[in-house]
Amino acid sequence: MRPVQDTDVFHAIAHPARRAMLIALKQGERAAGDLAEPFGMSFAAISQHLRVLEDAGLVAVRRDGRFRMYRLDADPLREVERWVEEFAAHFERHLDALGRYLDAKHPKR
Amino acid sequence: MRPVQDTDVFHAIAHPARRAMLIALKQGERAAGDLAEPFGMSFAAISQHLRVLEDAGLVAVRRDGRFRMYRLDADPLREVERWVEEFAAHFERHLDALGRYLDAKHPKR
DNA sequence: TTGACATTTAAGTTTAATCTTAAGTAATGG
DNA sequence: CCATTACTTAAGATTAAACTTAAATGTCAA
Repeated sequence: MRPVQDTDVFHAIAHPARRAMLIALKQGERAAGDLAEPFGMSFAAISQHLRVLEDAGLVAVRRDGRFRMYRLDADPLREVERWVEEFAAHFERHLDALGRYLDAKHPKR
Repeated sequence: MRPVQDTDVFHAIAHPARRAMLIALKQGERAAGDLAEPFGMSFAAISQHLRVLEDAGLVAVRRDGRFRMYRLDADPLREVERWVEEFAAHFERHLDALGRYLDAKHPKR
């Protein structure tokens, strides 16, 4: 059975193994087997994670002989980027003197 | 029982209700009850979501009389921001002529 | 064509997340 | 002190995620 039927990018990146796979794919296309290597996990499990990433639109596959080559499509991460940036104004401005001044003047209620 | 014992910000933002709560908190402190309102969910469930956010360091509580006031701490989102920005170079440059040129010259491997 | 390889899919188990109801706690107002 | 408000915590049910092993699929190479 398919472990998930999700298309949500936030869910897709919630699992560390899936994040690691995306990072690996920044280097370029990789065969499923290569992506599996660093994980102490069955092949099938990896395949299922790849499916979650595919459903979220974060990777695409093509067949190359007996390999399946996965390629990154980072675009759906823009949704995450956009969402996080909505909070940028609320990040602490650790090394920013103006920020400290404003924080002191207008303290955290 | 605590529904989660997680401290992972990626997991914390994976649930749409939790994301909605964070967005609501951008406006400023809110009592737990106010945060619960827009969801067709039991009070207890909301409380549990708030706990996940708290464990991830995304919110802090203080008691104000019989209310519990939750306040946003966006800082842990910087980890997400940082992570996503690692992929910025891979975003499609839809409206960017240079980008299209480079994509054509140096096609998606 | 047969067998090995590189996977995916199916089936089922285990673990974890999410929810509910009910009981517990802490502060306020009468 | 007692009831009410505003929650949290506990307990347990339900659903979903994440694994595993085994079988199926498609390709290559002899």
